[in-house]
Amino acid sequence: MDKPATIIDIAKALNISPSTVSRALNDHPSISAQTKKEVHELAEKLNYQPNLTARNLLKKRSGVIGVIIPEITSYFFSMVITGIQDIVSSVGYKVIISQTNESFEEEKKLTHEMALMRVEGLLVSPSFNTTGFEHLEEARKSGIPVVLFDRDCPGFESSKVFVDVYDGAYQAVKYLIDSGCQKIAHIAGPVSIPTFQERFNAYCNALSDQGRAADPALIVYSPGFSAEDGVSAVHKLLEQTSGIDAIFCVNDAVAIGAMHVLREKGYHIPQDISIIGYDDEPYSCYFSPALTTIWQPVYDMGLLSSRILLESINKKAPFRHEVLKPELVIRESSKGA
Amino acid sequence: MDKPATIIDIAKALNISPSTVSRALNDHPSISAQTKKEVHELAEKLNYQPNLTARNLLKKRSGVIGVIIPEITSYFFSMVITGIQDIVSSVGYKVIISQTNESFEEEKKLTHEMALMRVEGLLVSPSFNTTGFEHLEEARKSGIPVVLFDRDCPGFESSKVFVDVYDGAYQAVKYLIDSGCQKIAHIAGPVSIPTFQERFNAYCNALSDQGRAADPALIVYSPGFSAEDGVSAVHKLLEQTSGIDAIFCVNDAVAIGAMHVLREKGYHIPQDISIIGYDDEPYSCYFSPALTTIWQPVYDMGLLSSRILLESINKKAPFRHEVLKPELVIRESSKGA
DNA sequence: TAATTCTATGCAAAGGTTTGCACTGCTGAC
DNA sequence: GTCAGCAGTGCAAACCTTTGCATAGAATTA
Repeated sequence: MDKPATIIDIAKALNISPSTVSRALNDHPSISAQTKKEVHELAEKLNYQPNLTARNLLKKRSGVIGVIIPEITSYFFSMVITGIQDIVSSVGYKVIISQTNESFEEEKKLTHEMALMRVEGLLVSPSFNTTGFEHLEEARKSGIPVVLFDRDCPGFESSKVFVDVYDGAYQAVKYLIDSGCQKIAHIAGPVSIPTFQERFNAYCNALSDQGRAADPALIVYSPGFSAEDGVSAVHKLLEQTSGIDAIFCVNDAVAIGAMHVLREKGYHIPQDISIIGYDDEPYSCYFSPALTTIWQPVYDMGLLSSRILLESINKKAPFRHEVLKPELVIRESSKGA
Repeated sequence: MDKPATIIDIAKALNISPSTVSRALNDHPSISAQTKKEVHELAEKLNYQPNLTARNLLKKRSGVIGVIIPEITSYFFSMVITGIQDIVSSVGYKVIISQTNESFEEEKKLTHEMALMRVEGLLVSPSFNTTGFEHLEEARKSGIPVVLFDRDCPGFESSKVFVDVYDGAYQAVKYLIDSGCQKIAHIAGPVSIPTFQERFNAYCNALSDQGRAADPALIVYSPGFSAEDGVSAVHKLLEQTSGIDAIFCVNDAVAIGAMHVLREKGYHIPQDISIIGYDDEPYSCYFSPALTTIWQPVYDMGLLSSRILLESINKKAPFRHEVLKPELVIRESSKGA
């Protein structure tokens, strides 16, 4: 419409100076009650809205924090974002979210853009293909504190918030052992990706801690981690070994694909085979049988990492490394202990 | 670290004026090649990054567009966002996303904040509890174009992008009729919410178009639309009527809850009862039986609405009303035609 | 040679707000 | 009656960039 009203318009109209108007609006103590009243009334009348750009220029702040994640279209990351926003918006910050789609190049570009727009802090969950950390270092050199969450970027020194992936996987496999399963298989994700490597390690260690060596015939290395991958992985598994009575799947999607195939082949779950997933996706409890899985404190991760970020924005603090504990959620797809 | 380098620092170092530096960096034709070279080299060396805030203040733009949605933690909205970002970031805009959690108050507050930070455009999907549109009107009065998507805000004049909800629901029920189902039930969502009302209307009309009146005994009005609500709704339905051979559920979540109960009660799907959902959630094809449902062009909705928004940012254009077509996805939970 | 054009650059304003310092006029204390 | 102190306000700089206009000198043209 018309040009928005400025502090100068108000000043002219009341025949006072812009600084007085500014102070009146900010409730500065050395402005008389009378003047304040007049200013506020006129501001109201003119529908005055402060120009945040001007204020930010002066204050050298942007009021924005940046979030860089691999993808937004997953329960996991969208829930983290919710946690982040709940904290961050309560102290007046805005959030800018960008997706890398697991591309390192994209991640570098986005980090640079965020630095350019002078976000006051950066929450990053690096892509699976991220191999360096110069981009994060660059952001920090510009004075932007960085907090990593869910995924690490080895070598980069900063505050970090992770879930104890190993612990979750270990719990799952331990539970299968305790419930009497003898031939416990594992559909592993791409082990080049640290989180899947950890789940794999936990599987091996949980077994060997009970005096059982991990049997290569019981392991399938899946190139991906979608439900489709679960379908092909379980086919392969059934070909290479018989008598399996449990499968620890690298995540819920794979578990769901696996269950689909097993049911078609006439297996009963959990009577013939116990299945455990990882992630506790929203619908996992509605499959039949309802999926036993590992729940992760996703929302809490958003809360905690943004709290830590806000701390480091406000004052120089030593880096914090926080590890949240996942929980085994026992449902129907696994035999009782 | 150190104060970031400015155009003035470069000017002083080279003993030229800031305006020359600015022009050199922006490749203005009236600057000599020699000067440009020197400026660029020094800018590189000092790691000069333009101050976007200053530029925005001068140009009266923010480079940001705002998105207001009810929640981010759903496949639906996170996919729309992906579409929006793909378009909008390709022309250099940043996106700020806020969630209303279906609160009208929150929506008003967020809209106001967005206007305050002078977003250049607003993509809004109003909350279920939104009863007015003064907040949107206010944004537009500040010169911010608004595009509504997925959900309407009756009375508010603007460009709008919707999915033809009625058409999707009609297709679903028509398919059930054509496949020979006789007693087709409907688990309706809260009909105070327009989209659920439409699905309900389509159900009634699809039946009456075939000379069958909608039978109140075949309808359950669920107070919510989660899987849990599906569970209780189907219990109620089975109590109030027998011989049902099909259920059109208001969405996938409800359908999944319903299927869960029906299986437990020993019904065979689709032999005894056909089930159709709405939304085509990511896991719907992995249930057993795989859920027949209505797919909506969610990503396309993000693309289209942001394209329209960009148009209206660039030039005053008449409002556009676009309606995207959903598709029936036939899987295993419904009898063949 | 004088007038014109062109090239390359600088000046200064503009964008809106905040804030340290200075100033005016008044009250109260000695 | 003088001075300190204070309440209330204004000035101007600062934040950094862009851009219309002016200008200087050089090159071209008549």
